Amino acid sequence: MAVDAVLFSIDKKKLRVLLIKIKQGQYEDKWCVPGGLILAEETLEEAVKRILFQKTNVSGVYLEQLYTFGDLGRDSRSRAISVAYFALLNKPEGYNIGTTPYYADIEWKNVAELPELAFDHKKIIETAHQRLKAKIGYSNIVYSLLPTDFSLTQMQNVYEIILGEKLDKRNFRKKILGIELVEKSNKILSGQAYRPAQLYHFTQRRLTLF
Amino acid sequence: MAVDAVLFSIDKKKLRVLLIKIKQGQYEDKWCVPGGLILAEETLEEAVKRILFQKTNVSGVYLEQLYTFGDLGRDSRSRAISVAYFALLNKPEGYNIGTTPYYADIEWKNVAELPELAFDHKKIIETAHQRLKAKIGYSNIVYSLLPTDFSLTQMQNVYEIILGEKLDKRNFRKKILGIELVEKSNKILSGQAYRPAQLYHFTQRRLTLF
DNA sequence: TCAAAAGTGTTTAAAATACACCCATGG
DNA sequence: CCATGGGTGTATTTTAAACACTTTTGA
Repeated sequence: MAVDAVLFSIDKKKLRVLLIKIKQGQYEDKWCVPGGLILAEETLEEAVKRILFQKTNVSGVYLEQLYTFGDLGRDSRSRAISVAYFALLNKPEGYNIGTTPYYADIEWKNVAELPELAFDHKKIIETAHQRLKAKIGYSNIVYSLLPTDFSLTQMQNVYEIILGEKLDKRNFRKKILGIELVEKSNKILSGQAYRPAQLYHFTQRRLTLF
Repeated sequence: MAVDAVLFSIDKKKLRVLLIKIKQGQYEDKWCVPGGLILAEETLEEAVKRILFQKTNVSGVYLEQLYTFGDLGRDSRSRAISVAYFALLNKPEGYNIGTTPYYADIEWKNVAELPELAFDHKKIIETAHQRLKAKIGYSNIVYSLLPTDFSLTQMQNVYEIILGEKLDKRNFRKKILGIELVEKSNKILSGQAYRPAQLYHFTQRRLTLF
């Protein structure tokens, strides 16, 4: 009985997922999402948090249960039932995860160009991406992919990257401001070679549906 | 590692859930949804189907994974992680489930007036009801709660019972017929003391989103 | 002065909502 | 002929979609 965590972030204009390269055994050199066995005295969510922290040194992410995968043969070594979670992180530009000796490698991979994955992890990542796509349409979930203060253009970029399509700037702003999901910060993003942007922040920094 | 099945049906104008009364032990005389342990060589869905059939003699229902419950102490006898499914059945009027010697009782209970439930099964049933409420809004899932041929009034009743509110007849029909979810059968429901209804059937009798 | 992103409104189409009366049948 | 549920249309409001130019800044 295991948990797996699909940790997404956005970097260099792409949706990224944190993957680990398996060091040895039958799945050697294949990639997978971080996962591990559930201990007797921890909840599912505690297990995911512990494993994410132990394996990737990441904590404080948005977490949501995704789906439980229990097909026979998903891990050819033994019967494995896994509760998959998806997680979101506002990864600072250029922030990298330290490698651990237990894995051959650990990297943020572009979700649109996944390497060869072990187990059914391709399916798990796709399911997570689908859920994310759907959920940005009726919740403020993107707060967890943005810094506290952000411009509406940055926010629109997050939407466009997740959805994989361009959105109309005026309609996007009308919608977002109409929902009263965000409010103006008193900060302004300057220092670029063009007009400074008004910054906003979420009125709620926890999952809220609309 | 277990599965639980929240089996809904509609009878006597109420949303019903199939519950089992526990015969002995700490939870004696409390009610719960049918559930049981997953065998080593079966998938989650196979486990649910087997358990539903063994415990309630029901088969051929709509099945969908709901959520995995794994909190500590949800079963005070031991650590229990359970993958909950929700299931839908078109229960013929007056159709009853035979009792089994393993349980004190088995009954279709009104979801709005649940008896005292063991474990976290109240929460599981509420989660399932929520999912059902949401899903009738963007899928043809109600096909599994209706006979092959049905009148639009019958269908509207199913919606109203699940949502717990009255809907406007003209708007309901406009919407349903506009989606092209159903088509006219060549049957007509007569034999009642009023105008016979045109019957319809679903164009797809499998889950379809819109 | 130019390059680059910020910012802003109106028109049109589509979808959702509100609302009330006549119809067909069996008893 | 009456009680019962079956069946139908229009007007209004709300929401979504399409669409282009001016502004501000740093270099």
